[in-house]
Amino acid sequence: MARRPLTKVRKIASQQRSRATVDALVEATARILVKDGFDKASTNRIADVAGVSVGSLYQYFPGKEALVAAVIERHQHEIMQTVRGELAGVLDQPVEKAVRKLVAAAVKAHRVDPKLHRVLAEQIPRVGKLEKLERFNGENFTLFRTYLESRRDELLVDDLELASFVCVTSIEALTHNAVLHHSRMLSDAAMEALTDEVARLVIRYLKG
Amino acid sequence: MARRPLTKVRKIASQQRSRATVDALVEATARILVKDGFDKASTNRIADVAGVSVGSLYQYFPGKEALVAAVIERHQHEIMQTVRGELAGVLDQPVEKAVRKLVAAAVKAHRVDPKLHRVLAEQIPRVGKLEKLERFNGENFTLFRTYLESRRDELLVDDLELASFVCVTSIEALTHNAVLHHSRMLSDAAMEALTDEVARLVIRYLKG
Amino acid sequence: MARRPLTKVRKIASQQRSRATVDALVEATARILVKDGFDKASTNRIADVAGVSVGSLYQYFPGKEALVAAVIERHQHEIMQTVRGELAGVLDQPVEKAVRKLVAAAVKAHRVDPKLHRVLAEQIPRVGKLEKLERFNGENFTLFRTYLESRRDELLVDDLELASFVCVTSIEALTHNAVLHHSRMLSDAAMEALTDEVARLVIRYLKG
Amino acid sequence: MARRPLTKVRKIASQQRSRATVDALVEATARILVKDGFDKASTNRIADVAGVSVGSLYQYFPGKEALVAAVIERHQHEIMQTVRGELAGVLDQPVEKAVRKLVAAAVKAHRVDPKLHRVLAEQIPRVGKLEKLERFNGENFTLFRTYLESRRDELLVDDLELASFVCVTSIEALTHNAVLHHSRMLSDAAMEALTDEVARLVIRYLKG
DNA sequence: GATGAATGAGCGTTCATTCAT
DNA sequence: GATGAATGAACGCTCATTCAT
Repeated sequence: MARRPLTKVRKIASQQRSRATVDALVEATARILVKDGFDKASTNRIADVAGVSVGSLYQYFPGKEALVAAVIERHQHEIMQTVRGELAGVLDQPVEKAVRKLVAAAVKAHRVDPKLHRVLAEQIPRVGKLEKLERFNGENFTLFRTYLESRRDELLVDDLELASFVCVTSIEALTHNAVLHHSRMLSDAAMEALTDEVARLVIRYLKG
Repeated sequence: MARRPLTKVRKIASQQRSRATVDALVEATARILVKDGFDKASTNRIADVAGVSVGSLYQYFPGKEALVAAVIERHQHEIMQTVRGELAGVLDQPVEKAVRKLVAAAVKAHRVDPKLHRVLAEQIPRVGKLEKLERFNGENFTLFRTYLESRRDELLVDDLELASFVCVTSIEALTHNAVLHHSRMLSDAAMEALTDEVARLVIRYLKG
Repeated sequence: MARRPLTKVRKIASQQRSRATVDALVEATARILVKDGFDKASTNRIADVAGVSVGSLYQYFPGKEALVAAVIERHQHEIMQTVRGELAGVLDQPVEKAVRKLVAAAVKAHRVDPKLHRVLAEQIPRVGKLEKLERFNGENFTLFRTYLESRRDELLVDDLELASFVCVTSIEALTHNAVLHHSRMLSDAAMEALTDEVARLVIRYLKG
Repeated sequence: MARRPLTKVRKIASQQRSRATVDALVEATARILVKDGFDKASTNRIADVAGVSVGSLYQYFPGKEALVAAVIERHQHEIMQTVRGELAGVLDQPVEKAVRKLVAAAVKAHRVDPKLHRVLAEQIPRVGKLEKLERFNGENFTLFRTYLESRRDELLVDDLELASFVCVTSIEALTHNAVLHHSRMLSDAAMEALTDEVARLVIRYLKG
């Protein structure tokens, strides 16, 4: 009986140690990406910034790509955390409200960690296999498409596939550009105005 | 007196040679960017593909960045060449027609060299301060803004700055995504449909 | 008094455990050497295959070299086990018989674990001072030398040192090459033929 | 007319520079192999010892293997240089003379650069595809086989394939061992004695 | 004793850039 | 001007070894 807890504690201790190392590495990667960009994020530097040896880095990640992937995953997780509630009842709501909520959610998503979001969006495509961000947009697309389907009678548009593409792409681009490139707009009032305007764009398009 | 013309001829000859070398280098850079991406575009390889020595490359360009910048410039020049006429009378035309023309021009612009455009858009931000592409959009923005100003009475929107941002960003994003990511849409009929739809989005937004 | 036997049992138990660990490590080393070669035999991998932690590996062996040395020792032990009887009465027998027996023993020795033998012979010299294999040949040399001494009158050769070198080296090289490189010869009949031929080589050399 | 020689000189100059670099690298590789063995022959170290940058190493050799291959080639070239004449008339000569010449040639071959030969023989097999050394032995085998064929009537052996294997393997092993492991034998007189003894071994085997 | 996370020197290799020719 | 051999810092990654738990 004496050894059980001991064993358990050891295991937890090492798990904590591992976890801390992994977290430090992902955090360091994110920081370097934001501060210096993808090309400066060398494995040695990441390890260095994480206060860990390169060896440890490779104990937990098969390579640089995996670290970036982890950063992306973490970022998306955080976005989800923030946005989830926002999108809950959306499917049951009238177009005006639903669209406004979607736009507001998009804005919120882009404000989670704007600098990181920008780097991920701009510099990561080259990694090739890392289509996590696109998959994310794919989800948005599907959600929106489903919603339009359910309201088809109220809508002015007839090709719902095309309409979804138009709306999702516009919302994404507008929030992305506003938040990431024109950060002077970042005042809450300005954000409100933007949200209104984007919602207006989409609603007029859908309902005339 | 005997040497002047000779010199001149030589000079011209050498100027032509220089020009040819520069062109070959820019062309080689573009080709490699399209075929293999930014990371594989090493200076040695560019010189090789251009049929020129690395030394010569550095005679004409201070570094890799400058070559990419030249490619961007050339690409924009080609786009301008293609689009210029399209936008000529636009300022004098009614909203419906003007917007349609602008959208059509945007589509045309993205069809000039889509693969190159994609690479430039996705992989180049890393080069740091190369905001040539943004400057390009800036011009579009200004043009559009000016147009809205001239038609302000007909419009439903009141913040023209904001409205310009909304319209230009949407048009750019939609054509970019359609042409570069969903190339299955590339049939002329589909392109027509897209143009119509984007124009509809903008016009409804502007005029209700 | 109550604890003595207990302690003893524990000690034995742990000795057994130690023995098992050591064996597992040596076995794992041998397996990896055979399957993947010296370069792939990293200490971490050996420990892994042995189902033991790296830490434990270093508890029992001062380093990688020591493990390989242990494998060599074990291999030689197994060869001895197999060959010992073969060489028992050899000293009392006439040249023809004795030589034939020696050659047969050499063949047998090389057939104990040919793949391991080959790896040890080819890849181990790099380890530096591991002359265990040579020491092994040294024993053969001494044995053979002693035998020739006892038969000196019957022999055609006069420098027995030289003759021993010639015979032992030839026997070793021929059996080694035959077994390890030309494994198509491995049929029992072929092996018999080889043994005959090598014996003939040596006997003619010694007795004309 | 003025530029031709200039051009030529330039080209020669650069060819000489290249040649010198390549030679320095091969030489450095050989030296390190001899002094410290295969494992210590890292590309950086080779370049260092050659007085050349790593970059230059990779300009001329695709990797470490290629350097070792070049060393092997050079070594074999030197052996050929030394041995060629020795084997010229051999096919037309009587067994005694021919065998003696072959053995003498083998000894000579092993004395070209014994330490290097040893390293190449012992540490290189792991590279896998580098069967240059074996191919070399293959040539010896073929030559010997052909010779035996032409003298078949005089010989006591009937399986010429097997006999060739026995002879070539023995000669190679004996000269190799004598020269590389027992270098105390290296006096010319001792070498003479060894040559005689090995020739005797082979001749008695072939002719009784 | 046993564990396995952590270490870091060192590996093979690339590539933007320079400079003697 | 043109050449291309040469450079070397920096990269991604491995692995024998140590040591806190």
